[in-house]
Amino acid sequence: MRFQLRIEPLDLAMTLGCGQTFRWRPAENGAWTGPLDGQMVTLRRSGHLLSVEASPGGRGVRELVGTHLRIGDDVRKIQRALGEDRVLSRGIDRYAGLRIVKIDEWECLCSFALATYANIPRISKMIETLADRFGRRIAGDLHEFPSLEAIRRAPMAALSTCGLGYRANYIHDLGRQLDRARIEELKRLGYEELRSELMELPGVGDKVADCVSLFGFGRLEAFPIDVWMERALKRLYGQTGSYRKLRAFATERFGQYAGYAQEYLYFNERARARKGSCDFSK
DNA sequence: GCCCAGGAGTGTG
DNA sequence: CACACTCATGGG
Repeated sequence: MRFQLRIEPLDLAMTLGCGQTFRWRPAENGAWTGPLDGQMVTLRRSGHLLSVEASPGGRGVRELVGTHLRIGDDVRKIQRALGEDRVLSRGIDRYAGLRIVKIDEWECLCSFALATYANIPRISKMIETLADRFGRRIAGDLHEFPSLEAIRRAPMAALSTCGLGYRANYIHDLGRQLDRARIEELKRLGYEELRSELMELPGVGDKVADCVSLFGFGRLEAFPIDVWMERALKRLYGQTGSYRKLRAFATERFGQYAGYAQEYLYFNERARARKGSCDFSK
C-alpha cells in the first residue's frame, strides 16, 4: 500500500538517523526504511508531503507513522517558543525539520539500556542482532524488535552471545522485572514520578530514564544529558556539574519543550565535532 | 594499538 | 551530596 501524509516540517535524516531511534536505514533517493509495529515501512519526501509505502494489506500504517513522527507536534510553535533563548535563536532554524520521535516503550527502554557507553553504530548493531535472534521476521532479513515475552523466554546464555557485553544482564533483568501491566501503569504517571520509577529498573540511570521518558513515553519536558550535552552546556551556557544540577538548569531554561531544545543542542554539538561548522555560536 | 562511546552500579569520603 | 572505580567491546 502507498499513500501520502502531510507532516511539516520534517527532515528524515535528522529525525531518523541521529540517535533517537536505531532501526531506520537510508535507502535510495533520500528514502528511509524500517520496521514499524511489525511492518516494513518506507518513507520518502515528495514536495511538501511525506510518501509512505508499506506491505500490502498493512493495517493502520497511517496512524503508526503519524504517531511515530509525532504528527501532532506543532514544531514551528515549539521553535518560536525556544527561539526566545538567546543561544538557541542563533541557529535553531537550521534544524527546523528535526522532530522528536515516539518509540514503543519496551523497545525504547531496551534500546537505551543498550546505549550505555556505546556509540550509535554499535547500538544499532546490538539491536539488530537482538532482533535477528529473538524478533519475529517481517520480510527478508528484517525482524521486529523482540517482544517483552520473547526476551523473558530467552535464556541468559543466549543473550550473552549477542555482543552486548555487560548490557546483556540489563536486558535479561528488564525482562524479569517488567510485564505489560507494569508498562501500562508507567504510562499514566507524571514525568517526575515516571522518571524515578524507571530509575528503579536495571540499566536505567539518570540519562537512560530521561531518554525513555522523552522518546518512549513522550514526555517533552525530559532533557537527557550525555557526554555531548555536557559539552554543549559548558560551551554555550557555561554550565558544569552533576546531572542533577545540569538538569535543573535545563528545566528552568527550556521548560515544557526541553526535549526539543536538547535535540537541537545535541545535533548541533555532534555536527560541530564532525565538520567544524554548523554552530549556534557563529 | 589507541581513543572513545546518547552510562550504570557500587563503594567511599 | 560528590567523586572514583569497574564493567565489556566494537567503531573510528
